Parts: sequence; structure tokens; C-alpha cells
Amino acid sequence: MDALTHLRNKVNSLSKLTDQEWEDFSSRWDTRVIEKGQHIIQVGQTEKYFYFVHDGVMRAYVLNKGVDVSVGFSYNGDFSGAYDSFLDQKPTDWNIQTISQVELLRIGFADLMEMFDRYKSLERWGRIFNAQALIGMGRRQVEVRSFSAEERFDRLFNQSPHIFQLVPQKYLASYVGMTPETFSRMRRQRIGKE
Amino acid sequence: MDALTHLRNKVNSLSKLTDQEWEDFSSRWDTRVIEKGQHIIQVGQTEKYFYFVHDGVMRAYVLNKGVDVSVGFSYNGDFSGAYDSFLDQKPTDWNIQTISQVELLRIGFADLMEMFDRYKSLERWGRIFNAQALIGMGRRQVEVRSFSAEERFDRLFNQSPHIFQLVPQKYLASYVGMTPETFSRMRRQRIGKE
DNA sequence: TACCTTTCTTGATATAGATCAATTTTTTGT
DNA sequence: ACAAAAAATTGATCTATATCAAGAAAGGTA
Repeated sequence: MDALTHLRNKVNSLSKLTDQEWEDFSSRWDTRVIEKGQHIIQVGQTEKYFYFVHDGVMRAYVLNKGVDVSVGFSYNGDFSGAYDSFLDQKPTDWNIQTISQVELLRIGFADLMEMFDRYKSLERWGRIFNAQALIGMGRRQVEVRSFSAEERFDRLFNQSPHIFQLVPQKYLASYVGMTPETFSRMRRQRIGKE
Repeated sequence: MDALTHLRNKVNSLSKLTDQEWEDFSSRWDTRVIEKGQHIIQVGQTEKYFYFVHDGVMRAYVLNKGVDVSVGFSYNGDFSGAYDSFLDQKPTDWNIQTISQVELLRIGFADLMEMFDRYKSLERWGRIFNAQALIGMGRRQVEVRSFSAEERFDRLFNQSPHIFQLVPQKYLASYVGMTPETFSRMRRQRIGKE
């Protein structure tokens, strides 16, 4: 499946676009291939694009007093970008980095706003997309707050085993809120030496 | 200021409604006064309403293995409700409880959906409201993850001193992620005996 | 293939914050 | 205003996880 079809499926799952709307909307997106380890945005920059991850993995993180905290990952079929910066077009507090080679689609701020102005179906897509992201973020907040490190490890391990293949352990450790050492020890207890 | 004017100001700050739109929209909201300590929704129920807090304070929390985790508070001018349940009309994982007597406006699910269908301006309001909530939630996630208990206490203390008057300490403790005992000790260090 | 860099592992030790327990203070209901 | 209940305080411990340190494994590069 090509990237635009992939995108169309994702958008359509939340709000139906007519062929005409889709034609206009889809023409605004560009393809970008980014090598592993590159940043698509860093703290202080203003997010000019909204991204769709067609293939590969990216990581969002913040730096706090030099400590790197992984906040989330995006894979196939996820949208990404520094939302805190995009909506108000002011500098971001986030970094987003590729963890593998990544194939992205991206749309510029002005284009997307024009699409929202022009098509109610897209305004709706935006509303529902944001609502779902919000709900997911709420779940994650509960996750981080109400489980022990061990429980968080197990939940990651049971719910997203594939992620162990895709993302370096130190980032997963930070994501679930523990040190790489603790993560490694817990991993060993479950999997042993393999 | 009456509750509906309060609501109109809040909605207008994100998306302008015409007088006609407002007339239709505002007619769908009901006023409710709820006594302190009541729940407006509890785990397992399906959220039928979207709320606007005109006056008073509410607390959202989850119960995890019997442990009560405060996830957020809503005050004057905030919207509230179990979002995880409302959008998809399925049972919620959250509880929302009044912490003081509260004056609310509420709109039913079908009415709100009809408003989204009918008015693009409201669809836009929904999109931007959700986006802002999402950004706020992201900030909060970083907060909980990258600061020590002491730093979290200080940030709450410096950024929202008013909350100490409004919300019982044990809920604040849970909100910033520590026990009431730890919270009390930190409070003493800053304020002393008063 | 060998070299260099980064990531992961493992052990020893330290510590922030939790837990347990016993008042004291504040709030609530009558 | 008083009794009962709930919340907050304080002290004494305990423990899950962090930190520190050093070696092993994995990955990239020439």
C-alpha cells in the first residue's frame, strides 16, 4: 500500500471525505524519507508540519536538566509532530527523532488550516483525532501514575511485545519510567538469557 | 456573570459563533447544582453529558486496586466529563466527584453531536478545545515523569497556590504523585506552622 | 577482520519516598 | 456547642528503585 492510500484509510476511519475533498487534501502532502537518528524537530523550533508515519519508528522526548525522557513513539499509520508548537506556531519543548529509517508524509501549517477552513469533514476529522489522542494520553497518565515499575514493565511486555524489537531498551526504560539498569533486570527475569 | 454568559465567553475564545448559532447551542444546556461530595459519574457508567463548570471544584480520579489516584481538577470555566466514555458512548474508567458545591451546565450527547453536525463553528471549537486539552495533558505527563516529588511539590506550590485553599491535601498529594505524609512534610518545610 | 562506540548487563551500595503507627487538628452532622 | 468522623501531622522504620562502577555484547565503520 502506498503512503497516500495509507493516509486516506486513516483519515477515512474517523471522517469520510468525498473524492473531491480527498483530491485537494492529498495534494497538499509531501513525501519525505529520513535516515535513522535524524531529528525532524528540536526544542526551540516552531513546528511547521503535521506528519504521517507511513513506515518506520520515531521517538518524542524532552530534555529535563540534561535528562532525556522518552514521551512516546510513533509507528506505521500514526500521526506525529510537536503539537504543542504546531497549533499556536510558537517554539516547542519537544524533540522528535527517527529511530529507524522513516518514510513520512507531511503537510504544512497553512495548508492544513486552509483545509480545515474549507472542509467541514476535515474539521471533524481534526476534532475526533484530537479527542482520541486525548483519551489515549489520559490512559497513559493513569498507567504511569498508578502502577509500580514492575507492573509497568509487564504491561508493556504483554501489550506491546513487538516494541522490544523496534526500540532500543534505554528508550523503553525511560518511556515506562525507570532506569535502563532496572529495565534490564526485569527483562532478564521474564526472558532469561534467550 | 451568569453561567451561560460564562460559557459563551469560553466558547467564543476558541471559535466565534453567530448570534443565531449561539441561540440554538445555548438552548441545549441545562443548569445543575450539585452538593459537595456527590459523583457526577462513576466507573462503569456511560457518560451522557458534557459539562461546563460555572462555579465550584470537581475532581477526576481512578481507582486502581483500591488505590485512589487523583487525575485532575476542574474549576470555574473548565469543561469536564468522562471523555473516554462520552465520545464512543461506552462505559468509563473514571470517577468525577464534586469537592465543593458546584454549579454546572451540561449538554447531552445527542444534542452536542447535532450541534457539531449543524455548525462548522462548533466543530472547530471542538477541534481546538481537544487540541488544547491534549497539549495540556502532554505537559502534565512530562511534569510527572521528569521531576522529583520535591520539584513537583514546588511547582504546584508556585504555579497554583490557590489550589491549596480549594482542594484537600490528600487529593493534591495523589495528584502530584506522593503520599499524604510526604506532602505534609514538604508543606511544613515551606510554610512552617503558619 | 578488527577497531571503536554505543548499548546492555550485572553486582554492590545508597536513598527518596513509602509504609506503619500514634497523635493532633479540622470538619461535619445533630 | 458537642461528639464523631475525617484529615493532617509527626516520628520510626522499610523497601523499591536509583546510582555508581565495571565488564560483556552488539552494532557500525573502515
